Amino acid sequence: MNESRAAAKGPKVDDSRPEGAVMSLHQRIRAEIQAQILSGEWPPGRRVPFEHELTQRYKCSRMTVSKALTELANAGLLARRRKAGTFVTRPHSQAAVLEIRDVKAEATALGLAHRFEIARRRKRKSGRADLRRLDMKAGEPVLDVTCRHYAGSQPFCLEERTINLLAVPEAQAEPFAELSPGAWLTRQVPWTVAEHKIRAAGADRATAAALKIPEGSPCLVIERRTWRAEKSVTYVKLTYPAEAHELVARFAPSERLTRESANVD
Amino acid sequence: MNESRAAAKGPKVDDSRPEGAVMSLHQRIRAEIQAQILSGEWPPGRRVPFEHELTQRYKCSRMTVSKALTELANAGLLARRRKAGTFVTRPHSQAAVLEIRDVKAEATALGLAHRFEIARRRKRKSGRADLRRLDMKAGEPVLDVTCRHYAGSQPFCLEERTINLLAVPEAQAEPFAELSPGAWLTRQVPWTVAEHKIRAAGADRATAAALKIPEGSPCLVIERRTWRAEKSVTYVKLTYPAEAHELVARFAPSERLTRESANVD
DNA sequence: TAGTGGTCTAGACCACACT
DNA sequence: GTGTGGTCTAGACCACTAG
Repeated sequence: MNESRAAAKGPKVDDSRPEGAVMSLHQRIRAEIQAQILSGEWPPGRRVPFEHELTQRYKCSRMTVSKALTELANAGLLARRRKAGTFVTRPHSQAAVLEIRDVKAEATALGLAHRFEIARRRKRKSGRADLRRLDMKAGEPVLDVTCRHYAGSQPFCLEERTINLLAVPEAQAEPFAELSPGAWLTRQVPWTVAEHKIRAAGADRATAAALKIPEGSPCLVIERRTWRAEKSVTYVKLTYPAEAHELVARFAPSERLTRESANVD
Repeated sequence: MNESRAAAKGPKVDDSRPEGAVMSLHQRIRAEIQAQILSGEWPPGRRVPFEHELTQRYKCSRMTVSKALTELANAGLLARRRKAGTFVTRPHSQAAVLEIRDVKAEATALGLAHRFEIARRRKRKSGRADLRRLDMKAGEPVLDVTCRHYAGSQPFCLEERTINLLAVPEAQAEPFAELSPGAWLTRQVPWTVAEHKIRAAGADRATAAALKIPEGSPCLVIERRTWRAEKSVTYVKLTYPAEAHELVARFAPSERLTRESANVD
């Protein structure tokens, strides 16, 4: 059933990749097994062939099939148990990859010009509320920055941010003239770990005034806490009027897709 | 460099590894390089040591360091270029892993009893609107199901679903008595690919009535389109009153996190 | 052209879990 | 015990590309 290497596209790999090119053998093995699982021909719980069987089928070494199976196991489609074998897993929940972009990138993606203005900026000592949002002790220096983003002529997003000045002391002197606080921080402190909370909420009075919308009108609220190397960096609340914004997330059982573009119509 | 992390509440980089315990060599290499990047000691653009240098440093074969570097490249932290070397990437956007759970799991996670009722159920032929939501031709059979979920005594979520009966003909006879449509479909059609859109919206009249909330009050709306092997399976719109629900997404530069739990606290 | 990463081999030893 | 996956080696050839 399997002529060796380069030939045979295999069962329609729905890779959504321009996969006309040659595929390495471990990629092909992975794609074929993945296709069996996604199409339902190999249901959850089914044992997939042993490594030594796959080495015979594909006429390759064990390292090669092992690489393919390990990748699928890391992606969550397979579970591997010594002595028992390798099995198709039973999906428990949908894990989707959510691309959270810069506010400026979001606005320009809509074809609208982006600008922002710093509405408020204040250095202070951390208090009660910061203990939850940032992992700080009381009395440590933080910087509050409120920034209003426009897409075209309309307010697009309200960014309310607190920066841990112990983690990012350079922020104290930064005017945020060229770059918005979010973009500046991304440049200043790349590769952070973050937690996002996404919810809907009615605009309170201050938010409604800032975004020029009626009080109580629905908004999408994203709260983000960011750490770098165990140290909390910043907390931010982004508030978008309901019409202004939409998040798109995709699920596919492959880490490869993690970094793909996520554009939708 | 690789010391165990202190217990803290943030998500942090959860490698889900007993760190003091034995770690395989490629895992250790990966963890150490990742730590250099996350701590900022190796900034974006910096070249990491060549494979042959790492083999000397760790006194191992090239395959072992290659495995570690390849994993980090798949995770998006490194970019590898032949002849040039391997470099720390510049993060462009925050990619977060969003765990989309069953409505029942969400309700019980809040400590509330879950029940649901089928409010409406109708078989019909696909029309205009379905062409966007499901990849169907006009006139093909679909099943509309509206389901109201309760958490405790309060309406928790309104599930408005359209099922492609060509993809899932069994749905036609299914009463959805034991399992809600979403849970039933997950069991019936595991391992699908999905796209989610998340937004805030004011409740329209019908939604407001179904959820027993005032018209226009803010709601979190999740729209999901699901495919299996190129074939569209179902479209669903989930509407949650703003107070009822919150999504949590986490980012960390490791595919390992894809399957971690994401608790709503 | 030379040096990098990408892939692959044909072994090997080990830990573990099933019987 | 015994067979599975987990890891690692010490080579090898190739493709690509920066200089």
